[in-house]
Amino acid sequence: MAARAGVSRTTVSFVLNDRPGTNISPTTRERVREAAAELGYHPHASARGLAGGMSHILGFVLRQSAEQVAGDAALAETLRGLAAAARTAGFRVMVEPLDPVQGSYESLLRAQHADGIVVSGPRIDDDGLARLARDGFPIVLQGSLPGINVPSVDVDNVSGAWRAVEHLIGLGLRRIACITNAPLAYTAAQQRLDGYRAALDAAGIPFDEDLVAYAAFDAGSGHRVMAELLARGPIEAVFVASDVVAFGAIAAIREAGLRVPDDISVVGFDDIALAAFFDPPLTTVRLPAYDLGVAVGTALLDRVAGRPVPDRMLLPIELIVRSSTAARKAPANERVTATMKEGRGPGP
Amino acid sequence: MAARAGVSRTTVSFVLNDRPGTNISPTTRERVREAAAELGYHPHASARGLAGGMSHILGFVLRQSAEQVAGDAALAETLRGLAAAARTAGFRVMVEPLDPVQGSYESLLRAQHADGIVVSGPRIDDDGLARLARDGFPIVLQGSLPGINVPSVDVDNVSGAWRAVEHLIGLGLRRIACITNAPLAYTAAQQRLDGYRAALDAAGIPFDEDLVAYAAFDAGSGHRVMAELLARGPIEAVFVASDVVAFGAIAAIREAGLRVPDDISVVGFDDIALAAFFDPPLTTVRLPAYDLGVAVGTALLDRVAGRPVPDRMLLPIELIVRSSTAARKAPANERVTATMKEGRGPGP
DNA sequence: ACGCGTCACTAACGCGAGTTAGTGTCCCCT
DNA sequence: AGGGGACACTAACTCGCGTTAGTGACGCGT
Repeated sequence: MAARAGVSRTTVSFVLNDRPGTNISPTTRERVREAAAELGYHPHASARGLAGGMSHILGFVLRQSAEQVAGDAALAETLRGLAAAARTAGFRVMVEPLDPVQGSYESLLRAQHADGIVVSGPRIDDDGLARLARDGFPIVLQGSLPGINVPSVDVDNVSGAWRAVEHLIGLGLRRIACITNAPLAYTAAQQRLDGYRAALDAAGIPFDEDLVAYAAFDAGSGHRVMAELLARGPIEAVFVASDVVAFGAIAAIREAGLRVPDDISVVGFDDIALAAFFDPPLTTVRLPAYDLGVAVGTALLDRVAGRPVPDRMLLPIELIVRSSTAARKAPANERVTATMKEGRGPGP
Repeated sequence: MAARAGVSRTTVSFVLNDRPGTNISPTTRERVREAAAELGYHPHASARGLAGGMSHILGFVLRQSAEQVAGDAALAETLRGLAAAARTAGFRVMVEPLDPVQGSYESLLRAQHADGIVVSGPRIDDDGLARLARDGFPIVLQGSLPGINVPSVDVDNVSGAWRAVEHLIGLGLRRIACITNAPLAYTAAQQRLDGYRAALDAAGIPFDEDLVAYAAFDAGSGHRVMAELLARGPIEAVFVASDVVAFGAIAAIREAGLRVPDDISVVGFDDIALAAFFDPPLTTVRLPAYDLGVAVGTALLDRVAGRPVPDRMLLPIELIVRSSTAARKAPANERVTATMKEGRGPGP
């Protein structure tokens, strides 16, 4: 203990923690700082936690399946953002993947291992979560989960999808299909479908159930489902609620002897790193993964500190126009009036 | 405290920690267990850490740049593996991304926040690491870093690359180019290049400097560099030390009016989720990311517990043969004798 | 019947900080 | 000069658990 630097314990604690309301002479303050640096003093984390009643740790609970974690490129970015936000407040991040469904993460909070947790990809059938929320633990959801009284932060899936489809409509396209990124039990999938539908409504285009198909996270499902859509009838464009799924869909389009975007325009969702290098470069909706992490982290820190936190926060989403979408090939007797030109995507 | 369950503190500690050498009657043992469950007793993590001198936390330090983290799909998987290994020993994982180079992670260990750390993507110019290692803290490297006395776990990049190139040679191909996944300052890039060279040597094919090009993590660099290679002269195959880079390379090949694998065979590295859905499905080397996490976690736990740990552990790597490689189109007067047929990749 | 030993458990200390209450010193005001 | 108060600091308690030393009860052997 750095007490041997001339002063004693309490003073050290006051100085190093910048305790407000206490007056310590600048001389002593300096002396303590110097001694701490010289001795390489690092307050023992567990001792701090025990005495202060705070672990200074934020938990990051991954509620999605192993396959989803593997396929979700955004997760690492979100984690980075969360850690960055945590660090500004002197917190660190502990990760808790729920490999088998069994592993309860309740102890994370109940043992006060973490002062609060971010739950990523929350599921409705999570009674542990409900219990923790009821007991007043600081929790923030990353994603959406209706019917639970916990603040949540999410990207604006609805308006993201809306803008994507609006873009297609602006290009003069009318028969626009939709491929979801996952079963509708996943709220993000439902929301993106809602956005698709809202955009159609706004443009006065009737919703056609036959133009909707349901994929499941991976490119394989996108491939299969796109083939089905093509078999049902001709379409001019497709909004695919996931770049990875879109990758499979594009393959199916190509195999059907059609070309993107000449015959069918495609808009994706997520803007994964490879999207700019697809053939053709994919027009997509950028999901601000890092910012999402920062936002959810900031919200949780506020919650932990007892500051008010909005019930729901939606992060804006950006449409990145590349080359997988193009104006409708107008028959000679009609002219495309839409001259909409949005965004600017970094090309390869 | 569950002492009000009939017995007293020490007994509870003994029972819940399964302390060996102590004899507690099954009756009492049962009673304690029951009371703990009923009261929802969770030992306070910080208190345990303070009293026991162990935080039961493993640190996962990300030493790579933000761009690398974003582009590295394997990271999340490795983290999952690490967390799984940690859990079996009652440990949790704390993540420490080094966003700006500044942030020192030394305090993670020095403040005994973590009992040991895994350093992913270690850099040579890391004097903090050297200091920690010198001071005897439990550290395991995930990756390779010559010239430092710390145990390390890595995938077998050399033999992975070797097998990939061997596969190409077995198909009768001779003019085989190589595109690295990164500058050679990255040990993995150097190792994969070494494997490429070793395979050529073993087959008696002379190494040609002109057939090697250096990419930098992303598909864009792969595209650019492949175009350069094609401009230098005709090639029959290319080993690209990263699937993402290979994605760009394939685009360049296509733009040059050539076809994969008819004109040029391509082998990648990593087996990212999308590899099976490339056009054509990519033959590649699978990097066992999850297993890597488990291995590195197990090694660190051994190190923390004082058990002996091998200086270096290499995880075997598997070649996944899909459709981006094909036997050489033999002129009529010669026959391909190689009938090698390895692996079986899950196709779309 | 006494002593020794195991069994089953408890009392009390210590981990390393934060924190409250308290102590001494110096200065300023009247 | 004496008293009040800010100033600068310290002694001692606390957090919740692990752990060592110690206590009483009971059984067995001679």
